[in-house]
Amino acid sequence: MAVSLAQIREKSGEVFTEGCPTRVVLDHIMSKWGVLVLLALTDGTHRWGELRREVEGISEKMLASTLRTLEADGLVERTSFPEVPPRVEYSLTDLGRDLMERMLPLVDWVAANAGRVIPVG
Amino acid sequence: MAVSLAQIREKSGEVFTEGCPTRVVLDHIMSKWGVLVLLALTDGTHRWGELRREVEGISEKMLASTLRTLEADGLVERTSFPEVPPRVEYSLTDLGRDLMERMLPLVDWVAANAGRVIPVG
DNA sequence: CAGCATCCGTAAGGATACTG
DNA sequence: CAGTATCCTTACGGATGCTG
Repeated sequence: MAVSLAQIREKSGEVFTEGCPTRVVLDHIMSKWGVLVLLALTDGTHRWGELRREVEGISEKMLASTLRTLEADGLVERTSFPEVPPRVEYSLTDLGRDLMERMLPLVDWVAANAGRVIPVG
Repeated sequence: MAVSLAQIREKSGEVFTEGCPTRVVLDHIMSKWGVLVLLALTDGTHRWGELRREVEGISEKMLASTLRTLEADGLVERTSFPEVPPRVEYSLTDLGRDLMERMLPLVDWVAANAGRVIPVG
């Protein structure tokens, strides 16, 4: 392992401290639905309804809440068009894309190794 | 972005499907306490009491539960020594170290950018 | 279509006390 | 020291109905 915990601490300082920004953001992006929504947006812009269908199992409430959180975090951008019927599109911001560049290898690894970790029944 | 969602789907196929192994493991390792415990173990072996103190805010119940889950996932190894008073040590398995190699860049990024994402109050 | 408001059940998780 | 057992509260999150 190239990076030691001490090195992480140098930069973050407070990953292990309660209520620190790092923990808060970590909780957002690593939440059950946060990852999936971010993943869905990784290949580009999506409409509300698309996300709802794409992220299987998510309720409207959680989709709305997740999107609002990620938007407030500056990771997701919301664009609404003044049309009837209304059209709203969501996409990653630069910050969000930056984040996903780090998250994709992880998700990739999990997807590849999930079978070894949790024996497929 | 080098990797597209389509490419992820090729490999994982079912990240977006409910109850798929990938989602389960993702939920374990990306859970509030899962990440922190894994991070704490990244720099080597730790005893129960060390982890308890290191991961600030975690309750005994959650530490036990988190460790048991990660152990069952084959990511963490538990070694108990037949001494009085008892001594138990936890460390990452090879699989766990492999995982953390992918997770560290992400945590690193979050630690570095949390201030931009969540304005520090 | 894209949401918000409301109600409500479940279960994650905290605090405490106890044990090998 | 390293947990387990128990109780109890909060809040996550689902279902439904309504609105611009």
